[in-house]
Amino acid sequence: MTTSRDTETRDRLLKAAERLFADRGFKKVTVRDICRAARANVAAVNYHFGDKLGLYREVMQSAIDAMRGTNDAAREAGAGQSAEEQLRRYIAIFVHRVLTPGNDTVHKLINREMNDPTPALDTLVEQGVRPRVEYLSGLIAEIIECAPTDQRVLRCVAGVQAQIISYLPNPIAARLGFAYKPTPANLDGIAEHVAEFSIAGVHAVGRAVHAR
Amino acid sequence: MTTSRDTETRDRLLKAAERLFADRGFKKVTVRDICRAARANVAAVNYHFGDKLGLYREVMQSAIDAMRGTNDAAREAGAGQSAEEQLRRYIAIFVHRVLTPGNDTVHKLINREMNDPTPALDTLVEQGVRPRVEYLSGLIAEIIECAPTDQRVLRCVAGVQAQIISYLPNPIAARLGFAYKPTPANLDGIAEHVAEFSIAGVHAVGRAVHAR
DNA sequence: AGTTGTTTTATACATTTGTTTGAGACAAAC
DNA sequence: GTTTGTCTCAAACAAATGTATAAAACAACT
Repeated sequence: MTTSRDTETRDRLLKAAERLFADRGFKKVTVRDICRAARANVAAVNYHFGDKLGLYREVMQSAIDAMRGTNDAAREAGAGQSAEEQLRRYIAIFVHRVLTPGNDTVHKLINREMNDPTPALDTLVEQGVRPRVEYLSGLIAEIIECAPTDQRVLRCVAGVQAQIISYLPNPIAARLGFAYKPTPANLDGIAEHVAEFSIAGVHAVGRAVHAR
Repeated sequence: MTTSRDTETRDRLLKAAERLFADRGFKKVTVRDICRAARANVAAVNYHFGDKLGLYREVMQSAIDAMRGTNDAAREAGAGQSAEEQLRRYIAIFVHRVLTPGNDTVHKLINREMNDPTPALDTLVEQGVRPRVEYLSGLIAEIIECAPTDQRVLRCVAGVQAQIISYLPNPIAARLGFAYKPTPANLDGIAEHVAEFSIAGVHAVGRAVHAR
């Protein structure tokens, strides 16, 4: 059982594939691209992972695990706090993990699946996205004092998520001066902004329909 | 100069291409896909548009024009109103145009460019996105009484846009019960929610930094 | 040293895809 | 009816791409 050289190229393939899949999406990345980046032979992907999709599935699985890690970290950070404070901390952790370069691949992959679903979508949703949405739904339902199934709750959750994701660097934002250096201070600033904006929004939506 | 049959297949190509490019993105759509959908020969694209990119550029140009139409409509709808009311109406028009099936191709294309830029990106940003962002920036700057160049303004603009876009149907949202029938009533509901949420958010952000 | 199981490599194959070409179809002008 | 300019079509080409294969390299164990 060789564990030095085998896992080396296998790992290099995974690393390279994660980067490339996140940056360009499943379809637009070539097996040859991955192998070149991983300094491996063209046949390496098929040998180690069966086929291109097999490799993608493994990449996605590790992304899901990372996502769970973020979920847990945020939950812990907010333990014992008020719902509003929990939401605030969730956003902070979230922003840092999503927007720190190098850690961003996870959410880039989610973004890719949102626009171009692959057979790996189901696992991602069930194991990664749903738990997150359900936690956030609980928080927001508590804040506006309604059932977690209330239509407004999901809309608020989506609103929070969408705001954060919109800070992922993209060529349109870059051209509009929406760029920033991902320093801890700047990320804190973003997190604070999103939290402020969102919490006020949530309260407003809660009030609005009560008043109806 | 024949204008009956020529423009017929040319138009069919444009129509089919718009749909397909919006749904799958430039790279993932095949010239053969487009031609099949338009009931045209494989060579038709190259004959009428030079190459695949030429066709895409024309599709993008008509998308930009549609975008300008939306901008103008929203501007008119808000003429003479308060900044807050202008924002409210902008969101309403925006939501209706973006989320009415069939009219959604424009923003799907923008979304595509955001994730997978093509050489048509510059035109899109300068002629379509920038005017919109600048109008919204003006509104929000007025609401929170600061310079339109203030960092918070752009963040709010992005927040509003991101929320709306997040209602575009996508497979992840679908699996999470975030689906809705795009009836006028439902779209009104969404617009109201986003407006309520965002305006409260904008005010909060305006207050927060004043208090620093 | 020899055997065995695993990994790497070069090469090949079948599809797919954007594009080209040359012949034909068509309609209007003469 | 012939010519002319424009469009359509079937076929072909070259490049790219996912995958397969068979030989070689390698490491561990006897």
